[in-house]
Amino acid sequence: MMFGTYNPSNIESKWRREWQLSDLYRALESQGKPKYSCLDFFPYPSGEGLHVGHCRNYIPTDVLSRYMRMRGYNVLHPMGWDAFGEPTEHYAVTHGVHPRETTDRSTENFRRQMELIGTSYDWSREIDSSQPEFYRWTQWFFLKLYKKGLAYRSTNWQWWCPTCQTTLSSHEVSAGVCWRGHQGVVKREIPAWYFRITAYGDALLDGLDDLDWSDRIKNIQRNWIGKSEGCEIIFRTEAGEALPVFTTRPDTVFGVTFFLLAPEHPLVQKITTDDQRTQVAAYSAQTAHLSEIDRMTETREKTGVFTGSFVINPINKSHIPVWIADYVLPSYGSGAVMGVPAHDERDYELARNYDLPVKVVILPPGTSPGASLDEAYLGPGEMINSGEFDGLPSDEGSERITDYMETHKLGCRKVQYRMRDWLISRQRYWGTPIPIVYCQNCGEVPVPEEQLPVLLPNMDDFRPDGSGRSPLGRAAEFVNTTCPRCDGQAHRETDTMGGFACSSWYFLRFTSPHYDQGPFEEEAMRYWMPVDLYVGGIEHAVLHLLYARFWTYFLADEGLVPFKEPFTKLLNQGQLMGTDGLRMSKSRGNVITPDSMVEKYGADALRVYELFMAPFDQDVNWNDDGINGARRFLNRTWNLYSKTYLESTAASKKDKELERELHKLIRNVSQRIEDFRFNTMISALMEFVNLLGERYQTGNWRTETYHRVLETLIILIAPAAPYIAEELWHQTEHDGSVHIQDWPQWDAKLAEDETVQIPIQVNGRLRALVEVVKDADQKEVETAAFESPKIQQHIGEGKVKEVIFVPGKIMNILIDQP
RNA sequence: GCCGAAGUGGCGGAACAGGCAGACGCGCACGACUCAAACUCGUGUUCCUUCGGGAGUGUGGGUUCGAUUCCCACCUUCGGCACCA
Repeated sequence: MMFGTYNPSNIESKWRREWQLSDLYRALESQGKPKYSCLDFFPYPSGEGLHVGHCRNYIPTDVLSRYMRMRGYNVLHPMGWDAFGEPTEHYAVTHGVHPRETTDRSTENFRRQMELIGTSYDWSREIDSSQPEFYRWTQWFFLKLYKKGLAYRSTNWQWWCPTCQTTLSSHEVSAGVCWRGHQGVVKREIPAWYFRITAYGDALLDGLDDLDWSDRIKNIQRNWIGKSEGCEIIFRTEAGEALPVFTTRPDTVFGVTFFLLAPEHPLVQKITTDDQRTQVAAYSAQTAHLSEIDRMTETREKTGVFTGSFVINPINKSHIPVWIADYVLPSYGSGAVMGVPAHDERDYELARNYDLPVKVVILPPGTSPGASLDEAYLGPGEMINSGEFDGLPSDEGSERITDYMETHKLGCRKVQYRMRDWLISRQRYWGTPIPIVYCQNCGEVPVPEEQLPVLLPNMDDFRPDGSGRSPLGRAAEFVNTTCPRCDGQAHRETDTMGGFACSSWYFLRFTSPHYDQGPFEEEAMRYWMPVDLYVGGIEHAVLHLLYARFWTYFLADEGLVPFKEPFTKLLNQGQLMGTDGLRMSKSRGNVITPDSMVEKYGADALRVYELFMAPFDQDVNWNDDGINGARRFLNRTWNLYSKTYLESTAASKKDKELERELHKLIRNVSQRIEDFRFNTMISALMEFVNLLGERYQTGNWRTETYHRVLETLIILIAPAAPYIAEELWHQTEHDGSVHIQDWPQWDAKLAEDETVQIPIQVNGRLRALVEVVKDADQKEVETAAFESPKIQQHIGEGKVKEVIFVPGKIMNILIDQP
């Protein structure tokens, strides 16, 4: 053997070339093997390249994929590029380079970096969502949605990010900051395309129950969908116009003392009386100037203005004053609310500010009727001042009043969602063109399927110009077209789809990435899908992960896929922060690249360190010294193989012991990979390597068992450290790749210890350890325990009261102190 | 405010169907190698201690022979939602 010292850079570049030339990681359908699809969220190919934080996603899935392959599965482990959309375009704009060019450059660099760290992706299945062969099918799905009425155009108040210069969906905006991190998002009233995700609100909510996802992310989605069950009650103006309101508390309808409209409500103009018009107009103008963020601050003073009009409460025909108030949101429910100050905190505040009457209709337990409230009472209680419903418990009253509304056609049960429809229009260049034309005669016309793809025109000047309109509007040859229906003059929709349209179905494309008769080849899709394991960051909890579920539910309803949930199991890796505890970013200067770490320590050391540094799902800071520990471990491992020994005949006791340790190791490594507990998987390997170094390398000890153990160890290390494993495999005179070897099996019997150390406690305090055979009974352990001088000393003159014994675990001797 | 997750050495963390707390690694100290440093290797490393032992897993209670693990109350941190009627 020609072992030198461990030199990762030579080893790694050699095997990287070998693997590229071989078909080692090609995913193949059906050879009588079970399948396993293991996907990473596909990344935005940014020009900055990958940092070690990205690797925290790719390394663990690579370990699992390698493990599953060795376990005999057909593994689908592909990679692709979420190339359309804001992240890529932003980079192109700031660097003044066309996004086509930056995309191609970036994806090449990403692929290089991923190969550098030894990932086993099947590159023959690489996809790029910005290529016509891909986005053609994104458009095809759009048309499917359109035909079902699930894609529609509407003019509403939308979120608009002045930095991105585009509309955004509500999912992409939080506290006035867009998902790209820009402040100052505002509302604009412009036409835009929507996907009707709200039609699937209930289904998406119910589907969560059976998913193998973390409770954390399921709760985020539940919260986001925000289902409320209640009653829609129709109030009427004195002129007879219907004003429905949604309430979760129909039991309080007798307590309505005012009625509220959002200042934007379309009826405000109409019902405002002349003498109130000035005040109402002033208040509306003031509301319009408030930013949406200010408006949604709970602590704001509750204000409002009387419109001069009244509505009639259908339950008791009382006439109720109509006010406008900015705490009523135009976008939720009907933009109107019944004001019940006695039983709603916000209404109570408004009533207090304007001396409006407060009518108690739910009696708090333990109080007497007529006592005044000094805050709104929100809990349950006995109904009072509620006509025929008096005396009922409020929860039952809710049902009875709802029944009453339904039988008298005054209202009905209703479910309301907080989630809004998904706004898909982007007034940006780098996206999938929306396949719609506007004809002078026919109006809005979908592009026929056979005319797809609607190609994105190549434009030198792709930047938004501040007009608020899509740059595509400046490409005359793109815009001007003929109507597919009447051949008349028409123009194309110039908005593109946000990138989340592409990512809503890309996982299906991996099953047949070059198929051109449809978005995917049916048989391949049925073979590989749904995704068995999906891994990525938590930041997509209500973006990609909700959209993709919606999209797949729709495809299931269309009969295009035989399942509703696209991702059977989902795991979210923890974030890897810089050494300063902050997110890695170029502007902070705390970015650590895999390139620099691979150069200094080797890819295997980087992989081992990232697996070992913390539990998979936990945030952790990078530690410059930590990776060196991983490198030392690999050195120690290497040295096990590079040392030479004198031959020796069998040392039977040591052989048996070693065999046992090996079977424990196989069990530990296997189980911990499957459970995504990579940190303890690595520590098990470290312990084993330490053990070999300490106990089996001193002296001239080299038996058949030892050889076999070393050989198995190479296989066990292979998923985590593929390069060193491959090199050792060949250095130890094996043919073929270690990565296609069968994973070793463990034998539970062989892994069992023959003797155990039983801790002996006296009055609950550890005093001694005794070594006994594994299944020793109480008597045997007692004998051993009472022989121990330590135990004798601690019992002393005391009298043994009781002995507690848990076989194989512990003995606790209880004594009375003299 | 509501919902969720989590608090263990100097640091990352391990152990939890209740049973030896601190595995493994980093750092640090000392030693070996070296002219020297780095690397590497070895030994030690929770705290206190009169060297017998005592204390100890965010805080205070509880259940138990026994609690990091279970129960109650609280504190802190981090996430999500947040005027949703």
